Amino acid sequence: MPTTGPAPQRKMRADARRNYERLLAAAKDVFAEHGVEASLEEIARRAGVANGTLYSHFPTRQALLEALLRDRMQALSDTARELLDLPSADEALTGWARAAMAHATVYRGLAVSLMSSIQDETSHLHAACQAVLAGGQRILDRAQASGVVRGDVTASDVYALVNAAAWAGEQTSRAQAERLLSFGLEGMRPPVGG
Amino acid sequence: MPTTGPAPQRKMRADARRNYERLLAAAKDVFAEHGVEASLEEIARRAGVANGTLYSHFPTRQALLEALLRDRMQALSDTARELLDLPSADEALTGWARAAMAHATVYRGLAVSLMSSIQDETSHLHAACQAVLAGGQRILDRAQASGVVRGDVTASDVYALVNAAAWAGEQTSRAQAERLLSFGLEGMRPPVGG
DNA sequence: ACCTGAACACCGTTCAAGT
DNA sequence: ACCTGAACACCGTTCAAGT
Repeated sequence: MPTTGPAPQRKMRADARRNYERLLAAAKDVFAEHGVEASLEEIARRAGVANGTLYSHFPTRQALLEALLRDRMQALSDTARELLDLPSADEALTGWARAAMAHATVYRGLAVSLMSSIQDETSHLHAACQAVLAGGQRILDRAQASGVVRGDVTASDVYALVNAAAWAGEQTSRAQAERLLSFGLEGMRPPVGG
Repeated sequence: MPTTGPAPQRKMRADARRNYERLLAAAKDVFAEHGVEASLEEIARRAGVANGTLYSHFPTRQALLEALLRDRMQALSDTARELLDLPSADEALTGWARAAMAHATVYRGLAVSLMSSIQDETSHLHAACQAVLAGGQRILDRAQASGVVRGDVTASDVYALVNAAAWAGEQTSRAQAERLLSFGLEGMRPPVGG
């Protein structure tokens, strides 16, 4: 059960807590600049903290990423719930897909982590990714019940599509990502005008 | 014009030629084991050659990759030509897409290189990728002329789809890659049953 | 309880010196 | 003309020693 203590823990020593926050802030900047494969040493450096301190707070790059994305991924789950209230199941699905793709685009290289973490149960990002997938599942269920998506489409398909499109966008352009997403979603519709 | 001398050059010294071949053979093995981001040092080591010798033959990882993939990418261009002879423009397109996806799956991490090299004119893989894209363009032209693909779809769309699906497959499964490819191609068809 | 920083093992890349 | 291998600058990760 790989868990980084949820957020700045209550019973943390003052200096520890300060270092924790500094590391998160530095990671945010460095990931934004160089993508999620950026140097951990640089993050520690920029946080003004020793090498090993980073590791003691975040045993793994994924753990750091998880802490950094926690709120955002929670928000994505909330978004899924809200979209279920839309009158159109179709718009709910495309809205969710766009939101999930936007999330996968926050840092360069993030799509890889999100895609591999859903498979890897030992990843510190696994639980958060599963929550996202569960949100997508509910959206998809409704879309299928409404007949706007083929019955053989799975939530994993949608998850994979969203991340693959985000990945393609990293290599080319945001527009290309959106086009790929559109083609994929379109291809998930039932055969005839139904 | 970044070009690695085409294949084992005629006027190469005997020892140079031997090292060139050994490096290629080693790279093939190491890339197959660890993906295209594998250690270049290990390739040199396995080839029984000094560090700098690798760099003198292949100034860049992409140059090494290009030499390694040259025949395969040529074959892919040939395949495009052959597929144009199929009676069905539709089958030609799906056949080409599958062949291109299979190619992008030869080594782990290859899809990234193929996708970024089409954009980056300084990449040693750029020309080969452009040739592949040109093949896809001809296949696509015919599909659009036959009305089996929407007119606003571009060869870049198909290229991106193929590589994105291959990438997704690397992270999950071959089956997932094929499903994504199918959805994407399906989504490129004209709106109604036409 | 937490932090530090050295230590280790590994990279990519360059380049003077050799043959 | 080509090869060698040391040199440099950079990593991730661990862990004894400190406070």
